[in-house]
Amino acid sequence: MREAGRIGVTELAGLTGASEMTIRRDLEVLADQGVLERYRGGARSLLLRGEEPPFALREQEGLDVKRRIAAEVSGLIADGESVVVDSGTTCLEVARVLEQRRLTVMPLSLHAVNALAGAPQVTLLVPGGQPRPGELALTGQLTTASLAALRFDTAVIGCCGLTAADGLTAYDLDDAAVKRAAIASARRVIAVAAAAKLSRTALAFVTPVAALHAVVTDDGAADEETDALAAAGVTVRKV
Amino acid sequence: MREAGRIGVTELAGLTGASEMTIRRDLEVLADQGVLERYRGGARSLLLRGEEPPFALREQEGLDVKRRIAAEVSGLIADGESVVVDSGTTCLEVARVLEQRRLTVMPLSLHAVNALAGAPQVTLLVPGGQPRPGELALTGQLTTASLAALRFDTAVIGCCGLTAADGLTAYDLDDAAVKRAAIASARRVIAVAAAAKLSRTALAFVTPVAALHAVVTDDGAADEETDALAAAGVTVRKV
DNA sequence: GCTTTCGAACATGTCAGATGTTCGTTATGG
DNA sequence: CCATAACGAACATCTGACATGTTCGAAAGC
Repeated sequence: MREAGRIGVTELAGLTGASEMTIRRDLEVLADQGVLERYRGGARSLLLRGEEPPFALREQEGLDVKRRIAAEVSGLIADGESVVVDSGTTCLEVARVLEQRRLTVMPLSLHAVNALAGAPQVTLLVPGGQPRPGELALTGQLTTASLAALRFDTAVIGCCGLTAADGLTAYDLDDAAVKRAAIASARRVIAVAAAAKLSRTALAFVTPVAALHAVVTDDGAADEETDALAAAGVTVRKV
Repeated sequence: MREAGRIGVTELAGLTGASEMTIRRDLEVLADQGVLERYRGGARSLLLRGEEPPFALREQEGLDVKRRIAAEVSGLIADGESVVVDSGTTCLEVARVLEQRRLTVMPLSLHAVNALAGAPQVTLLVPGGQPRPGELALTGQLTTASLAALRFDTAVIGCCGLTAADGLTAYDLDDAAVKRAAIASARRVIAVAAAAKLSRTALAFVTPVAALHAVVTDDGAADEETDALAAAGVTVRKV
């Protein structure tokens, strides 16, 4: 459906090998999530350009790349550090890796909070805030106030776009404010960004590239993008 | 084991009808939770007097009573109100009932946060803080600061002990501080307490009974206890 | 050294969730 | 207005995860 924009139930059943009833049931779930719209005989995508697909979909996508990035980030962090971990699916993988470490961690989404809630070695700090539906990213005055009250060794920040020219950008204005607060409260800032993010710019400006200390991306990143980042004084790691 | 303090594996197998292997496995889980200590041939309880059993056990106990109390509390709250809901198993049931309501809710434990995270009609406010292991009650400066920044219509407060003479008391000092902050931020305070709590006094003093507006308990509560509360000016409901 | 307990490994049972099938109902195009 | 295809409720079936039982070699305690 992502390729064609719309697709029929019978067609989907043929492609997947599942029965039409199962296709209908799955489409109903996705329609409830707001991903697509049903019409008689098929469904059409509701994802506009510039809009994020829902969390449940993004979480599965490129999981191996995210895990590699997360492992690299973990290697940049020393035992005993205090770390603030941003919202988003890549940062969720970072949180999952940090579960095994002896650290003080403040995650900025409830997904990551739950991932770390049982970790015996982690001192978990929960920020206040209003969780955005689906994403469960914590936002608002309570979140920025929680961040302003603390100082971290390292901030791990996700993004929707990252270029040398436009800096680090996000889709959501509230998220952007939280990211800024997290960056302001940390001595060192590590940005994580799958290769696709490096050629994009999203709506909300967060910070210029100069404020970042390191960027971890994957080996699919174009050299021209990473060279431009390096020229701005950022350490770039491709994994 | 609660009666005898210690018990043998063979004895437990005979009492329950389960195999010894199952008994061993279950005892291992409880030992990991810190409830008991294994020795060759049996196990002895590690629950000291005055100490709380772990969350997973308390959650199952008297579930029907807690649900009745929770339903009654929900009836005392009007649509559109802002409510702060305390930690603890009884308050978790309150949160589960409020999931269906149109309200602004700040839960004081991560269990309740998760219960409300998917509720479409609820405006969810997460307080900052450090979750206590198991309980996942949020505590500390961040929690009291989050509460101090807001004013609620109603606070639903749980307790470990509640008597007219000693007031509302809790086992944990940090919890007590959070409860006080919640009470200070609410116009109206509803205490929930299963009958057994009404004859008890725990370590940490929270507030005198006079600061409460209503107490919801169950029909197992002794009249002398509830009469004493009513004499202090509190509305008492037995369900 | 003997008996009892332990726990790893495998076999079995059980339950919830996903999937498939059937069939009466409903929407849409001609 | 009807014929046809799509729909979705109800039921049957499948499947995988988890709890339980069994066996047997190893370890602990007397």
